[in-house]
Amino acid sequence: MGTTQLETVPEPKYWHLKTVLSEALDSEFAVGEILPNERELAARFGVARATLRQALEQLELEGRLQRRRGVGTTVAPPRMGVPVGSAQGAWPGAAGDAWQPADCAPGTPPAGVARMLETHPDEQVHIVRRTRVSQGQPVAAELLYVPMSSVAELTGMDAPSGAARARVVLRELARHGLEGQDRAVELGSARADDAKALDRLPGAPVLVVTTRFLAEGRTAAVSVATYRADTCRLTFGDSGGVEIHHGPQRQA
Amino acid sequence: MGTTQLETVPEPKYWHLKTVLSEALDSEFAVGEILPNERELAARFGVARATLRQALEQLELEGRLQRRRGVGTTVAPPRMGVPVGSAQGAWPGAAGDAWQPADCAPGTPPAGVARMLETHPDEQVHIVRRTRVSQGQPVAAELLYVPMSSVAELTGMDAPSGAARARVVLRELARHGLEGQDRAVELGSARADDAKALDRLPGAPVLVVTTRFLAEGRTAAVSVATYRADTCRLTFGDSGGVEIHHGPQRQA
DNA sequence: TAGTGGTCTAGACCACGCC
DNA sequence: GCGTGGTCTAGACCACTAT
Repeated sequence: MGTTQLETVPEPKYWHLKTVLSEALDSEFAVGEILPNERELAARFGVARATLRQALEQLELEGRLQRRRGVGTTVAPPRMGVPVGSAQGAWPGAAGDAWQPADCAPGTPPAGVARMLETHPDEQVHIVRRTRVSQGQPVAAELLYVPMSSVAELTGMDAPSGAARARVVLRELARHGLEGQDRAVELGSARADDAKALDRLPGAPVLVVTTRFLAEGRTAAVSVATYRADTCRLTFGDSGGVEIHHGPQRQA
Repeated sequence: MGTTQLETVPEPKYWHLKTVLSEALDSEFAVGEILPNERELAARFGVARATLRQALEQLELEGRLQRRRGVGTTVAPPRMGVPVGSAQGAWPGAAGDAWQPADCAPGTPPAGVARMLETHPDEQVHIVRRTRVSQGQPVAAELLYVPMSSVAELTGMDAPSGAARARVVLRELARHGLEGQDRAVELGSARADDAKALDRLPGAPVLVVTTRFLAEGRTAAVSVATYRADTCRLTFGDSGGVEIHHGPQRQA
């Protein structure tokens, strides 16, 4: 009868490791502090490096750690709140928005975007690239798809290049009355170009915010913004800009 | 010279694999179809199983695949749009909301939630557990934290248990006037209990939606809802419930 | 150049769902 | 039981950063 209930559910090693590391981060490390390297940590816990990495990956996914090749693993600060829904009823590029136009060129949007814009799949649209910086760090990269018909006043002649052209497109777009906008948030992984803009490796987890701008009864533009999922908490303030700022709500 | 620019940026194998698989999914497989098992796929592509798995993991993260232990890997349907912001100004549990109360018990909230509620860190609150089902599939699990002071009319006497108790708490909560709500969305990983409710393994990626309900000038309740990140696209309709429904907006 | 995290291999065993 | 995906190992080499 000596058998008291033992380990009916053997917890995976990496899961237990994650818990132990998480508690150590809370009690023994300061934000920005650098952890021992992976080989030493693995040896210290008596596991293979791959197993340790599985735990570190999850902690990075949860925004607790930041890993940089050639540098090391550091303790991440709490995620920053990034306002996404605050500028209700404002066009992209309106005064005081958080985005910085980077470029603009014609191109064909992905199939899903073309469907929302109700353009032909291979019809060219303006593609405006913008980036968003918060607290000195790039947090998001955006592609804004504007059908030629939404900025019909733009002829091919008065077209500068780069950021200047982007600003012109945004200015023309804002001449319409904005009737509303729909948003969707989903998980994705960074494409190569996004990853570069966000200072991450390709495939890094991102929150993809798709916004549809409605004007004159149709979709006047579509924005696809990819936010760094490790450092950002997207905030949607429906109650007049009251601030939420706090630590993590969830523990392992 | 003969040296045309070759491979200045050697792409990782798993990244290339992901691209190849992604294209194959688009052209050669139907939704729900089952893929060859991992050992065979790895052999077919001439890589180690771990490398193949790295590609599959990313595709699952992007909602393209669904893997189930003991069963196999299947092609996932497009993510379903899950309305999150539609019921503006409605209390949880209001008529027609998508949630099903499961349980209710007193307990102490995590530190971050206590801070939002402005309760003492070890002060007990009502914790209502609810789940959300969409298209026959569980998509979210929620913990709703309601301070005792928000439902002061509830004495310890008239307290049933389980779902009935949950409904009573929600009903009492709704007696206040709702003044507004703040929301935040961030990436997390499923705790063991959430994973069970969502029919996933612990650590699965989830979208954590934190909602703060404001009434009488203070935070009357806080909801922490974890949505399956692989199957859900959270939609925030600001323009009167116009539907977005479409395929993926992003390609690899 | 030294040290870091990122990629990759070729195995092994385990937990789970189904038959 | 059998086949599946999930976990784990002990190595190797590569890409990047800082010195």
